[in-house]
Amino acid sequence: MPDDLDPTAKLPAHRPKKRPDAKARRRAILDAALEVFAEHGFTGARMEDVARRAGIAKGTLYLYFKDKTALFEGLVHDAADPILGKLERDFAGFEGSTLDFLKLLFQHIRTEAVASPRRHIIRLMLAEGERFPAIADFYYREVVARGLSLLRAINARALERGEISSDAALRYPQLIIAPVLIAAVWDGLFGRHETLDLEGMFAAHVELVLRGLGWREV
Amino acid sequence: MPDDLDPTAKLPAHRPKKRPDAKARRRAILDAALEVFAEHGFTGARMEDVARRAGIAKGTLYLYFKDKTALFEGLVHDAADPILGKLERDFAGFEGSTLDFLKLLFQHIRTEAVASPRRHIIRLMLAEGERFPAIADFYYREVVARGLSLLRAINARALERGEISSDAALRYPQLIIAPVLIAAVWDGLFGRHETLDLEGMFAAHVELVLRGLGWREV
Amino acid sequence: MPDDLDPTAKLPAHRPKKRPDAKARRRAILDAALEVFAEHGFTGARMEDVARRAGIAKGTLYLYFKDKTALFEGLVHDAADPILGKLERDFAGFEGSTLDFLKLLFQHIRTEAVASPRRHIIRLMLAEGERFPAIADFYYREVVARGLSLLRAINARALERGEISSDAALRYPQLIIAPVLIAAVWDGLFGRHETLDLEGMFAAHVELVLRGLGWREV
Amino acid sequence: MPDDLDPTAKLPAHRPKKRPDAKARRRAILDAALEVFAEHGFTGARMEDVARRAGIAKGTLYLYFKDKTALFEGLVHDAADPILGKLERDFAGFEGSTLDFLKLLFQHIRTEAVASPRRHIIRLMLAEGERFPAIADFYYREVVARGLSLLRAINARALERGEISSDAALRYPQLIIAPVLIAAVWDGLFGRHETLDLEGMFAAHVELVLRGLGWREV
DNA sequence: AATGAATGAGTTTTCATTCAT
DNA sequence: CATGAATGAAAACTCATTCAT
Repeated sequence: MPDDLDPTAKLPAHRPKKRPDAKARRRAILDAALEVFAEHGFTGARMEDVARRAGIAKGTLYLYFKDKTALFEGLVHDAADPILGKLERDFAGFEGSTLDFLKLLFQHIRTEAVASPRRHIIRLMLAEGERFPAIADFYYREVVARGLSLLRAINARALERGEISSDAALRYPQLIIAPVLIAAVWDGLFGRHETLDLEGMFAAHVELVLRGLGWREV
Repeated sequence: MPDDLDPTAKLPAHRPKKRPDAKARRRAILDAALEVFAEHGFTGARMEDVARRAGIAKGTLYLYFKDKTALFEGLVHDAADPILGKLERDFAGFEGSTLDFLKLLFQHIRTEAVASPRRHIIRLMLAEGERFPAIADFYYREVVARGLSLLRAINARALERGEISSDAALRYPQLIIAPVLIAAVWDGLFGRHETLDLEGMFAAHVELVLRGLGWREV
Repeated sequence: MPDDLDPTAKLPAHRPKKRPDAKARRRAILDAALEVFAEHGFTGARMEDVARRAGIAKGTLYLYFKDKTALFEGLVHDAADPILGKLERDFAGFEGSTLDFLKLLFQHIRTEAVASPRRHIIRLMLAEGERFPAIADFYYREVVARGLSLLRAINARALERGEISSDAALRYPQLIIAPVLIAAVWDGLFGRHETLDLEGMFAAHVELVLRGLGWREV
Repeated sequence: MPDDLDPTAKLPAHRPKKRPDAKARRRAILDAALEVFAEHGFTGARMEDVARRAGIAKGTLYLYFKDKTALFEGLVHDAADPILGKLERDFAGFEGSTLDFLKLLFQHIRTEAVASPRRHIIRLMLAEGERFPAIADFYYREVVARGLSLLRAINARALERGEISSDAALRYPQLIIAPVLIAAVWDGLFGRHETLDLEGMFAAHVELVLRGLGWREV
């Protein structure tokens, strides 16, 4: 075939060469942005750094996100979705005890959120959310409200089943989730001084909470 | 602004006049800085705004703090001390039950930290701590480590006295303090959508925790 | 957009299909460019806007004009020709009085230049001419010099015929054309505050000028 | 005097040394801005160039004018005032003939506006005014309306005195001023090709206009 | 020929910090 | 000590132009 002999000739049709594909590029930008925002906070992050880390030119960034704020929003949007969906589905079809489900819940949270780069999203929300009402609203709707609903549902079913006797977690589901915030920020802030065994802490938490709610094997 | 003009102040007949009082001015600067940093974060805060709010000229700021970072450090330093000192002293001389002390503890935290402008210090640590290791270190030493020690001491004494049977809070005192994080950020982030009754939540938390730890009236 | 799809067009049975017609496309670009340059000036005009208004892609622009400057030059070139050609021909064959010709002249200028989108060309020359010597030169050659020649010719013939007695307009034909400048910019600048009746002004001008030149019916 | 012997001592009170004085600095900025805007138009002008030419730092510019637009406005504001004041006062107290006053008028305009750097203000208004309604409004109020009023007053008095018989200039005072626009832009645009004797043109204009208005020595 | 995604130089504007008064 | 005008480095964002498809 003559094509093969001419180095300037177009590559065979299916070459995977150049053409990073908008979807993949968007991902690359968001991954880069997460790193940079996590390292420097919103105001401290430099768009040029995001671009460089995504392997693109500064101007290209603005083809995908209209400005720095939109980039931050995109970050939260894209990260929020997958976290809860699985848990909600799991809970709906779960046959075992509430103890077992809580163990599953915290294991999932630990591996998928708290011990992944996603933990920075949580930190960014805590840190900067107050200055980005639109993002806080979105986060409330997509993550917080759904998360609290799930926790309430867990608690309600446990009460129904007679597994527990207290409705404290129905009234304040925030108490169940609180250690997750600690887990998300501890290492970055104080890991140098004292490590925190997330697995151990969550296990102790589940026990403490269930016993505190009046746990009784059914 | 010059407090020596206050006619109600008790001053020796005629003092040298004018004495802006370095101590008071430092306070004014730190108060202003807390507001501004809380509103805009470290990078977003403008020194000029801090100066204006403190009622002084921009240049004067630099007579009290060598630069922006030093100002931030001063902020955390000054806010950290008073919160824990009282609690430590209270605990040392406390005669009542652990239940009563925990109630006291969370009430103090609520009024002095979580529902005061100081709550922003917590948020600032979350936001900027990773970028200011020196401040994070200081905060760990002066607040976190001391706080966790106190919580461990509480738990140890309760075990000793036979009030509780679990050492979970000795191993993970973070579990006791976790809801404070939620409390510090909730209103600013999600208050628009759902209010959170801090007093109620902390009460439920104390009950939940103690019962979870095997509480038994002694 | 593809004019060969127009069913009313008279075309030989089946032509090769698709033929966006470079000539028409060039026109579309120039029309779009006039709008955009008029609105934002040379530096302020965005090539993308020109492309969008011309209904083509940004890159296509560069197939027709090598760069922004060439586009501006093309604009002035194409707009300059038709204005004067007709007047020169009219004058050559004009049988009536100088009064009548001047009336004709200003009517033509009014409808074809001053009250048409072309008036922006004049404004653009004023605005950018000093920065684009090549365009100013072209404009001088194709419009200004020809225009002044025509005015001098008019004046010379009127003197010859004994219609007027002064050679002022021979020496300073700019005086004849000056109100056109005012007419071209007035509405855009001050139309909000005071309208200017162009027809009336030009009529008054012709009268004033002729009388000033010593007009006498022949 | 001891001061004289210590080189570090403050200089004698009246030293003209350092301290450019806000008023003078504002002037320097506006002078620089006029040059730069004249050379490059509004959009094409670079703030850095203005600063450099004014002999100050880029940031200092923004202490005097909040942004580029404000700088342009300042330019027009400051240049507009002095042009007309003198003429209005001169006219009020003028005893001679209208012919003499018009000669005076155009001489003043020529030396003070058209043959001075201020001519660029006129060009900038013609060129960019349409994009700066606020400035165009100001210019209309402070220059155009006042100028047209003056021209009308001149014409009215001449009619009253029986010096002229036409009210054309009362209805269209723009006709009187039109050559000034040509004069303001000619040299920059076409000076290379053809010089324009402003003094001669204005003299011819005054004659032409007065004769055109029915001039008759009184 | 036509497209439009990508580039990166270039521009405005901000703000921590200094320093002459 | 106090001031605030001046500085200039730094950052967000734009847009003419190119070039792979």
